[in-house]
Amino acid sequence: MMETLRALAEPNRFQIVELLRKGSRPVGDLVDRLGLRQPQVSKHLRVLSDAGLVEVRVDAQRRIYTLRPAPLQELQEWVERYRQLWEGNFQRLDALLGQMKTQEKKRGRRKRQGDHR
Amino acid sequence: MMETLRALAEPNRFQIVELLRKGSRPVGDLVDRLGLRQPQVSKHLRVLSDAGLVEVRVDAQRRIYTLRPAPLQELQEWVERYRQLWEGNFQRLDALLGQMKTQEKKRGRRKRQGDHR
DNA sequence: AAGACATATTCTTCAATTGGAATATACGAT
DNA sequence: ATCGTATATTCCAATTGAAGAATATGTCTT
Repeated sequence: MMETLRALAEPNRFQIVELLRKGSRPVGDLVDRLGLRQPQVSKHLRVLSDAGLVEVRVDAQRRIYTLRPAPLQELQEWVERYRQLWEGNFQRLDALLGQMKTQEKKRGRRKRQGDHR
Repeated sequence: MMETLRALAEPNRFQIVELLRKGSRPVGDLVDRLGLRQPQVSKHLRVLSDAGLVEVRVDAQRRIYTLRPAPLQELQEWVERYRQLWEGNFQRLDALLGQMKTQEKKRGRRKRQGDHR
């Protein structure tokens, strides 16, 4: 999940993913459409590949890149858990009350964290 | 969208968002739960705030941070467009065919991109 | 008014990331 | 075998991002 987000958080990689949404493409095609140089595209594809977002199929000298569903589905499921936020009924008070209660322990915890470095 | 992704792509910020999902929290509470130092938490909150992911409510010396639905909803809608990927029927050939056709123009484009820097 | 408390900001490293240039690798065509 | 094409990799420079430490700001309590 974190790796998926980090991969997508770069504009050019995001664009690559967007392009691949419509279908697989060889590197050269992406180079043309992105206006980037070939090595950088390859590097971005490497990152996407490491994150499991794309997979390669070899076709002679061409490498055809394809989106892999899994990470995006995972992202989908993650953000789905936030649905309650915009689906109206959402109370935000519980945490505040909990916070009041934990006030006393704070000093102690903070100390422990001090030796932490 | 890009800003949302960049904000979420940092583990601590991601954690902050996760914590806020259950309800609003003051900074000190986040500090305790994350095991980070207060300034870093404030800085992360700043980034999240700039990305529109959280909003602040002032309560005396406390600042209560709350998740804002909008960016997450946007993310939800974005990833939703990729649903076709894991919903089976997905053809990946069209792009390849398109690619064949554009082959001829490639040299020209590549040249133009050369002066690009 | 003074001190404690909660939070934000600034400044300084330090590590990670990105683009650029050059080069390497591998395949296809001649 | 040689050359052209497609892609990956390496090395370097510049940038960016995050943590740490110190400090500033504002509010509450007494």
